[in-house]
Amino acid sequence: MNYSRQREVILNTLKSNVVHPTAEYLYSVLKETEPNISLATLYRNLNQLAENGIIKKIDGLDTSSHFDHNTHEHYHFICEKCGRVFDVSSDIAPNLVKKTEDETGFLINKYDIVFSGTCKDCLKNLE
Amino acid sequence: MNYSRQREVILNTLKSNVVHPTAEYLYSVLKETEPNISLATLYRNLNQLAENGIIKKIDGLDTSSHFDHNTHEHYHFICEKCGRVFDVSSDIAPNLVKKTEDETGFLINKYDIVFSGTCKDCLKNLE
DNA sequence: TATAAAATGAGAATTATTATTATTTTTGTA
DNA sequence: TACAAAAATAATAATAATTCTCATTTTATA
Repeated sequence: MNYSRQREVILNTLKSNVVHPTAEYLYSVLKETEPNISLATLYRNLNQLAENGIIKKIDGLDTSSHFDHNTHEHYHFICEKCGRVFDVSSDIAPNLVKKTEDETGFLINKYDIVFSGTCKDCLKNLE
Repeated sequence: MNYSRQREVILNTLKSNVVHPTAEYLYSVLKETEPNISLATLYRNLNQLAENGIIKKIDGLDTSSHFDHNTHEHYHFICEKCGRVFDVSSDIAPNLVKKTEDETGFLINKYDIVFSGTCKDCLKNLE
C-alpha cells in the first residue's frame, strides 16, 4: 500500500467523525476540502483501510456499510427512530471468539454483533 | 395479511431447505414448481414473513440477505472458503439482550451475531 | 355475489458498490 | 536528480440486490 494523500484525508475525516458514517456521508464531508475526490477512490480506500485493520467496516446495520475508526472490540446499535449508531461495550458477550471457536471448531476471522431498536433519547420522546 | 398460495409455497420451500438461502437461490428452487412466480413476489413475501416473526432475515453475512425458518435464538457463521452458513448456539453469549438493554437503556427489537472465517471442513482441507 | 383490500407478475427504477481505463502519483534505484 | 514500475486517482460505466409501479387477479367479508 503506497502512500496517498486522499487516503490520509479519508482516514483523518473518519477519525474526526464521532458518528459511524456511511461512504455517502463521508463523501459529502470530504467534498468540502477535496472537491475532486472520486466516490470510487473513497470506497477503494475504505476497503483497503478495513482490510489492513486500520478501520472497521460495519455491515448489517442498514442498507449501507458504515465505517468506524475505533478498532477496539465493541459492538453496535442502530436506532430505528433517529438512525444514529451507538457503541455497545464488549462486556455484554465475554470471550465471544474463544467460546465460539471452542464450540464450533471453526476459525473466526471477523465477527460483529448488531442491535437495532429504540435509543434512550427516542424512548424519552415517546413518553 | 391475507392468505396467498405463493406465500405458502415460499415458506414451505424455505422450511424444507437445510441451508440458509438467499432470495436468488430460493427463486431458482421455486421456479421448478412455480414457474410464473415473480422475484418481486418472493422478496415481498420474505420481508412480510420476517416482519411477522415467522422467519428470520439474516444480514451482514455477505452481499445478499439470507433467510432462516428457524426463529429460535441462535447465531450464524459464514465460511469464507466454501460459502456455507452454519448455526452457532446462543450459549456463546448468554442473556445478550437483557445485558445490553440494562447496560444501554435502549430497547432492542432485533439483534444478530455474525461470524465469518474458515469452517471445520475447509480447515481440514488446508492441512 | 358484490365489493374492498390485499396480493400478484412483469418489468422499470433505485441504491450501493465495484469495475474499467486513461492519467497521475509514489517509490525504489540507477 | 531522473526513470521506470507499481500503485493510486478521477470519471464514469457496469453490476447486483432489492424495491417500486401498476394493471390484473385473488382473497375475505358484508
